[in-house]
Amino acid sequence: MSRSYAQYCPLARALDVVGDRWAMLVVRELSFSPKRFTDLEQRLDGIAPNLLSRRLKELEAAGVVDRRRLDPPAAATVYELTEKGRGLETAMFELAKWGIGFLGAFEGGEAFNLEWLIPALEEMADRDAARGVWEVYEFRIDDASFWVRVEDGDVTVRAGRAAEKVDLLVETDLETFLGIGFGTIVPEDAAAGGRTRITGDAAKAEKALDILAPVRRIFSRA
Amino acid sequence: MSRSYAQYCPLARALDVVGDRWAMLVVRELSFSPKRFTDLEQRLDGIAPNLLSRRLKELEAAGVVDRRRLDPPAAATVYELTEKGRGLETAMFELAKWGIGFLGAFEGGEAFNLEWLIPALEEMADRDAARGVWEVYEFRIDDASFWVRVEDGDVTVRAGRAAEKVDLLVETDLETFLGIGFGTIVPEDAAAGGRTRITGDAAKAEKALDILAPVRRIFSRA
DNA sequence: CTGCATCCGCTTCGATACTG
DNA sequence: CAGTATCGAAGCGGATGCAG
Repeated sequence: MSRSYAQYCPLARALDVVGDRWAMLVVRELSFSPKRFTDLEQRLDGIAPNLLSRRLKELEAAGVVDRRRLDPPAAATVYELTEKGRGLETAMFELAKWGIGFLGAFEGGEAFNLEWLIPALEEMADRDAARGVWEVYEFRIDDASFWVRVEDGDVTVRAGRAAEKVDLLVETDLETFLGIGFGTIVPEDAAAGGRTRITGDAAKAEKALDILAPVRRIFSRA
Repeated sequence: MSRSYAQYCPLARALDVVGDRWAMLVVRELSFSPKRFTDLEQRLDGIAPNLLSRRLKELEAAGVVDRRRLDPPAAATVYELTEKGRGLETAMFELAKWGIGFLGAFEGGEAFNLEWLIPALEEMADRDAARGVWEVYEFRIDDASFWVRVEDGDVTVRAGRAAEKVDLLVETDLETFLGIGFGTIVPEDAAAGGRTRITGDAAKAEKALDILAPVRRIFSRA
């Protein structure tokens, strides 16, 4: 473990646990789904393997992360969040919302994962456009997926598959999805080009696009 | 600035700004009130002055902290949070709530400030005891103060003086306050010993004690 | 192939001393 | 009071190697 702040303070204690470099980003990754060592190494570009190893041990010792060995056929070790680790999600969410203000335009050259933008999707959704709408959307982009619950002006966005029945399912690849986000691809073209499959009502798809549209602001380069 | 994670992710961006050692604790201190360099140095026991200097510059550059020079009579520089900095409070609050689980019993030997426990006071307050109660309490302990708003089962605790009219004002010193928290001092004795001044109804004081009592759990050494 | 351990150069941190 | 200067220690990043 790294040097403690030695303060009898809840915030300092939290930072003793997840305040070290990379620690909270490890938790972020595991908050989307359990992962293997090499998965983490790949998604946390630039982390040294020994450091990742150390962080996982520290987080395990603190009861935040659990190490689970899979059965022989899939001989692998996966790391996943414990209940305590999942308790950190609210705080990470708030921190991420605050971080939106520092995002700036996406210029490339930085690592990127769709799941990382989920707090931004939720924070920036157009609540007015969502008024009177009660629906659940699911998006599948390459391997990743997220879903959106719209409840009359209230919008929730979460990683993973929707547990409930979805009214609209959008399947596409990352390039197309970002293209729509950037505004360089018109949704109709994406659908026509066969790179996007929409299961559900076209009107619903348009409404979904309206609700999520403000996210484009963070991509804008003008 | 320190090394960036180089990820297009709101959380990583937030950590680029306040993820370095001591950075968030500097913000925590300023969230209670504006402070001078030496005040911060003292309350962040163990921080090196050059590091504090760096952090303040970085936070100022990021627009989180503002440096303000006071007029000649009080020749001093004070640091305070900007609007953006104050926006971090929610996230810090959530992080602190999560950190309560790692607090453990207070054994001494660690730095301590009453204000640090405010998230714990709020989180652990007895909502059932607060049902049907609509009141505002203010506590003044040595130089520090905090206030509690009880609204029929809803309890809010904040640092500083209450803006509204208070129904109960408790003034005491830290030793006595902690003694009551530890359970080593009975409130009646504290009042009788003249070390505590209570302005307001005795019945209200007792109710306040009931509502805030669960905090004792984190002090308990048994 | 996964999950690390080791080594090494570099960056950041921490403690003390010192100055406008 | 509000920092800057200095320097040793610790932590980090990148490359490589290796065992299960």
